[in-house]
Amino acid sequence: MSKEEKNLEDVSIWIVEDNPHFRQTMKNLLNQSEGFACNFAFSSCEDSLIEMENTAELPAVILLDIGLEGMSGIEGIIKFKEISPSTHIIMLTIYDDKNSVFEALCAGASGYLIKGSTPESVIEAIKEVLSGGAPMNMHIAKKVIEMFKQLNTPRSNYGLTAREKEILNLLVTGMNKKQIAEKLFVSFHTINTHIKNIYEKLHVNTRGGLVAKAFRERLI
Amino acid sequence: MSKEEKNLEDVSIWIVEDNPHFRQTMKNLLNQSEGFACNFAFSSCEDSLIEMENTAELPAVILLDIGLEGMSGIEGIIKFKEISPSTHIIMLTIYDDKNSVFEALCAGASGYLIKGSTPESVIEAIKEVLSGGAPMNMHIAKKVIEMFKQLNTPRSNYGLTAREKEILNLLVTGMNKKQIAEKLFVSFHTINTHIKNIYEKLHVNTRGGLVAKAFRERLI
DNA sequence: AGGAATATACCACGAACGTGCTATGCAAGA
DNA sequence: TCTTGCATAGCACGTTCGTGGTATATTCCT
Repeated sequence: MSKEEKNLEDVSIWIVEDNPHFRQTMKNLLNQSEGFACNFAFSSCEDSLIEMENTAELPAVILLDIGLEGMSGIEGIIKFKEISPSTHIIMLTIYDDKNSVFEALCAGASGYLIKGSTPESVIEAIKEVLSGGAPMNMHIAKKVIEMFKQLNTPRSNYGLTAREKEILNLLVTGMNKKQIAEKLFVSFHTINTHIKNIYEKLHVNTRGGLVAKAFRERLI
Repeated sequence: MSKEEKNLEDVSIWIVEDNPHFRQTMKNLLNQSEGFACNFAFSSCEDSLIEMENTAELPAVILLDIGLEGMSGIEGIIKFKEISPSTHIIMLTIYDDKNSVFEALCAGASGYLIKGSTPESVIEAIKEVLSGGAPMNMHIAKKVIEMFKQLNTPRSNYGLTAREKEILNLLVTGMNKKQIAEKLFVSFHTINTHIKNIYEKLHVNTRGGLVAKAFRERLI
């Protein structure tokens, strides 16, 4: 098969990228690679979503710029996934931005490529997602892990005692003071006092504020 | 420098692994690699923690089996990090276990190696963590990403309307009904009705239960 | 034109909450 | 020995909550 003779078995790849030069370069690269076909290259999420809603040929992979005008890449991921959940999305970015990585992955991106990657590594990344992997360089992997840790470790405990933590954990189950008192075999007044002290230590004065703070700062 | 002449500038690496054969193989591999020194190889976390508490020469890297008898690798990570926060920990496992990966990374592991990796890839992984990266093969990276998604996408929103979501978001800041009414320029009674409806949709009947559910199921 | 969904608004009342106090017993540490 | 911290317990009182109703206006869909 010559490089110019694309067929239906080729893996369909779309590009969404606002830089015309980079977009064209990518498109050429893909179309010159055996087994891949890029028939659509858009400059915005909006355009590509319109096409997506009106075509029967959904792409297997979308290379998606993260820093687009209008609808951002992050928002785009969610929309694309709504229409075609099985499409793999690989984010493209010039910035090595922690928060963007995090949000993109949470939103459903399969992986991540820094712009300026070699043509070979772009092709390799696409093959990776198609085989169930996730293209990430080791430094991005490191950041992902850091975010994991951040997600699970701040636990500043505000000097709560063991008993107070225990009661806090019962509060977040939705129990009221009387129920907690019965569960712990102590007086209602005791629980009242403990909760009073917890409120003071966490500087809150409503049940909602307390529970929210407990979750946000991972006290539970 | 010959392979047998280790010096103080070598990167100190410990091994914690209960399989004697694998432990010795690893130790030999490291000591034969230029720039690395493995002076300690333990069969349990307990043993290595005792050594760690009594030595001035903390390891730069620990290769830690995840499936140990006694204290598990996951628990071990936490203990090691308490004593020596700057030590990098690379988990070793025969199983490609999603939950273990998750827990290990949350606990502070820098990376992950499947047992049976080639000697070269072990050395490379160590170099990666030392240079600030995170060794993960692409399939594990994929799983990490899946967990990210899982963390952020349950979104069964219980049929909450936009207005109800807005009020829910104010509730989790700790505001009470009156304050929310003032903030949204509507009557107290209106907010009362909305909250009543939210309670019904989420099947809760206390403020604490509501806020907890909102956090747990990421409605906010 | 009719119906469903949504946002708005009001009332009433018992239950629960938040907060100000005081006070005792016990264990650990200075 | 004396202090400090913690868990326990109680009381009072005004505030807020949760829940049972009813009702109107608007918007959207068929």
